[in-house]
Amino acid sequence: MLEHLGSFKRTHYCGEVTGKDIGDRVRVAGWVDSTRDHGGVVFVDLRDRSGKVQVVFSPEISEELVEKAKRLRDEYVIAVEGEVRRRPPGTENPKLKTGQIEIYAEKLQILNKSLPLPFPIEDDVKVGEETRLKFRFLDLRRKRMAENIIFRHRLYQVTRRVFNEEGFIEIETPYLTKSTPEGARDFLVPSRIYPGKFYALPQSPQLFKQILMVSGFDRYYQIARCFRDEDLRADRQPEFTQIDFEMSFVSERDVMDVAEKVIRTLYKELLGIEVGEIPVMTYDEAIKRFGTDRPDTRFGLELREITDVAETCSFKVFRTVVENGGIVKAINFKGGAKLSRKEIDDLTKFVGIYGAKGLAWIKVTANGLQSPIVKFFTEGEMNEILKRLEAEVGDILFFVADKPDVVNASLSNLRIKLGRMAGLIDDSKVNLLWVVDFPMFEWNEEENRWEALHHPFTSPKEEDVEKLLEDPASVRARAYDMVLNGVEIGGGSIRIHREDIQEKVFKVIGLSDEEAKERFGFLLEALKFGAPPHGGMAFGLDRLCAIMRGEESIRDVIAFPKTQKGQCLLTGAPDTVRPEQLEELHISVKLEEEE
RNA sequence: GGGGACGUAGUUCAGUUCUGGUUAGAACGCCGGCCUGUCACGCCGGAGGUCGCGGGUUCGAGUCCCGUCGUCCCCGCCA
Repeated sequence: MLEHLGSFKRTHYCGEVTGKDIGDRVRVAGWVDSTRDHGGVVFVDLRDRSGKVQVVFSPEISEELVEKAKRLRDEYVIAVEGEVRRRPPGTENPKLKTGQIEIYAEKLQILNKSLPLPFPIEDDVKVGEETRLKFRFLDLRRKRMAENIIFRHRLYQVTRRVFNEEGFIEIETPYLTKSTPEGARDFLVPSRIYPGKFYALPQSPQLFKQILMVSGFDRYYQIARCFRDEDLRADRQPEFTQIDFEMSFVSERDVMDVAEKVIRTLYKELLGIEVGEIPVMTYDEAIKRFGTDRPDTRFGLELREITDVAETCSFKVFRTVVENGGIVKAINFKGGAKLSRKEIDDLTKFVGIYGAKGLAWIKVTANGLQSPIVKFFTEGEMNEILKRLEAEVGDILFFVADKPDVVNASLSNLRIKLGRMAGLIDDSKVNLLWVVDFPMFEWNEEENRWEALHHPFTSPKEEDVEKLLEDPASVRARAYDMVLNGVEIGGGSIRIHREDIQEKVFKVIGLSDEEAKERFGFLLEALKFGAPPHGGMAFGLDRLCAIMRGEESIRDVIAFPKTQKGQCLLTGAPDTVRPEQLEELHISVKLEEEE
């Protein structure tokens, strides 16, 4: 029943047969998108990556051919030769790009069959993700998904062109490399040749690109795969792609200018959107106003601090928090006074996710303030709070008192939730923002030591170098993040190019000379041989692509993504291997005892 | 490691709690038949179920209880 392709040569993609081809003989090939058998005449929508075209099998051409067409089923693979005709008046289909014409089939080759589909190949996804991932090859036939993948391809090409125009050199760096401390958990690859030793897959090309600067390439870029063995999220996969670049003899602004050019060109060429001036905000301001280092600036509802008022008030919960070094911040949800008790309870539960032990509130109504806590404040204190939050009748004020991290995490997320509830977030907006002047270090409670906020190769601000050892908390980094609609899409820094400063930073984060040498010796060595001042950045390509395509999850812009538990449902990875393979790798597997 | 939602036909779902009870339904898809202008074609007929899995309670479990597995969202984690 199946036929060979033989001498068939395609003349057109399905979606590209147009009115200009009327009267011409064309040959198309693809998948049967749907069939409509009218007994006499049979219509087949034929689909390939370019779109669909209607093929007509008419008894006027050949009864035999019509009989053959009746055997077609969805997703059969066929090749068709026929004449392009204008559709009879009244039968045009405005929904199809090719809806003005149709192909009168004269030859039909059935190249392959298809089993009935586990789910329909339709734009509207009404299928569970598990099924989609298992049959990813079918999922990728869906228009939306195919367009995502093709969009991603164009994103690569525009990116490469911009970097090429700017004099960057594309260089590949190793995937099999050395495990380094700090940062995420590594994926390890056992060495066959060196028993007991392991390669690590790179978390990013960071060290190599710095070394390339020492080598004098001056401007490097790469669209690189990165690997981190951490738990997954909608925007996090164990392997993901970075647009990675690095430059010598530059300041922050030089790197940021290149980054802006990439983003501007991508938005303009792929979406026809002109990106305006990109504002710059300090880390401190972002935390103060939004409670996060990646604020969504498409809407207001900014946070206000009232720690000073809370300190003097008679509300014990607030005062105790402040006395123990905590803070109190608040948010004014404009027009929220109509929230029900249950809605407020739900919001209280919501901030609980981020560690908040409660959510105090004050409703501002025409009949005065309505709140369980208002009695603990003097009139003066209350007036100050109302003034600071610009409260008006109809508003509701929410307060969280806790450690700064908890307050900021709770209220920044509450802000997003309220913004969504009230429809304040305009999804058509493209709000880009630079966040700069990050702290160099943050205190790790568990390990009781300082940690690099960015990474340990980030240069401290020149004026802060003196304070490195005595006051790490106050040292600011020459780092910058690019934020798009509340999502961190990229970040980078000016690096340390001097060995003496690098050693100090290692000292602050408690990395001994021996360990630093053992783990990063190759970089430290390179820094001794004329390392130029340099800096760079990396964009998260998957996130950027997802946002530009309006997708909620980066899985939808990755051809073969993994599930939240890190499985590939298509291939079944990860899986066991043959004992001989383990033997060769000098590995014995020790499974934990079942309880 | 933790919290939450979901899991019933190929697919999407109803039924599931309050209130356990005869043969588990619908739509789409699939199979067969009819149909010469459809494009969500139409009409007639048909097949299709380990109710995720395991255990328990009960005369009786899709429904109640315990455990477990899977998918998704989130916290932790992710420089």
